[in-house]
Amino acid sequence: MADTSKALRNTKQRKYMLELLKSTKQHPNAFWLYENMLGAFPRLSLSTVYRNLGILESQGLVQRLSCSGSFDRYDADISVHSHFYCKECRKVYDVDSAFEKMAVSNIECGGHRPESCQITFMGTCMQCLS
Amino acid sequence: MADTSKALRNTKQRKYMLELLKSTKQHPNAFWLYENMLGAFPRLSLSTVYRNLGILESQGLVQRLSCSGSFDRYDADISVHSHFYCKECRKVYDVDSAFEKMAVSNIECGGHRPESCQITFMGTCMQCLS
DNA sequence: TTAATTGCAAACGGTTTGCCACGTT
DNA sequence: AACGTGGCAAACCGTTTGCAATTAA
Repeated sequence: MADTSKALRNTKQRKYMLELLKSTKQHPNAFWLYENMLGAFPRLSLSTVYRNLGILESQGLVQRLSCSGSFDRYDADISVHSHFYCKECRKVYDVDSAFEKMAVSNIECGGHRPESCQITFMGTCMQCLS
Repeated sequence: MADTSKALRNTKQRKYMLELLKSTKQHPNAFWLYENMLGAFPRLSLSTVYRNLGILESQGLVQRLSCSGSFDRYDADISVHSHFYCKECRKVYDVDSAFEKMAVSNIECGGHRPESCQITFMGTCMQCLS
């Protein structure tokens, strides 16, 4: 998707986006980013957000989480960790269990060569339980 | 999505779909199912496929796999197992590692209540390696 | 200067929905 | 007969793309 032969420029928009992503513990989607950048960039367009998300992802600065059925979410925390998806409120939480380390270091993958691993728990979150 | 108060009927189309899903080791998307049912149901429409996938999913007979960026895939193997997603050929493979059993039985999930768990490895598959 | 990037608008593609006829129970 | 379901077409919505103007290097 991103052409690595290009000399990337450090755009205000892209810089701002990455900071925004790093500053939140949420796992925003493209539209959330768009809305939260409008203050700083009143003429911002959604396509810019999408294009920059693609660039950041291909640079490995951002992780794309595909949440079943709906829109993708993005996470600037690129450390190895799992996610918990609440089917009630649709929020995504970080989960730090012991499995993902084992899973990622696992090379017993039926002969395939894994590069990364996403562990997603699904259920009801703490907040929705009460 | 599916109304559980309804008395579901056993339609030819739905029965056939489930058999088709069970008969393949692939992880088909809606369109694959559509194409492979056209022989038996020449007037079949895509929306029927989608509606029945929703019903089967809510009955727990089928698992929905969300593959980043593109379309969803479905799996009639509802046993606990992981998936390997090849970024080259975009195929999805079943992987039977030891982790998922541990992961699903894990209740140390930051206070949330997990009901299921999807482990997805991403990388290059055996076939594309050679 | 020049090539990457932006904003805009239109296209795209997978999925959902409204409607009415059909077929299972 | 009653009502869940199918087919059809249009709507939906998140995402991508073409293009001319802008801007970082």
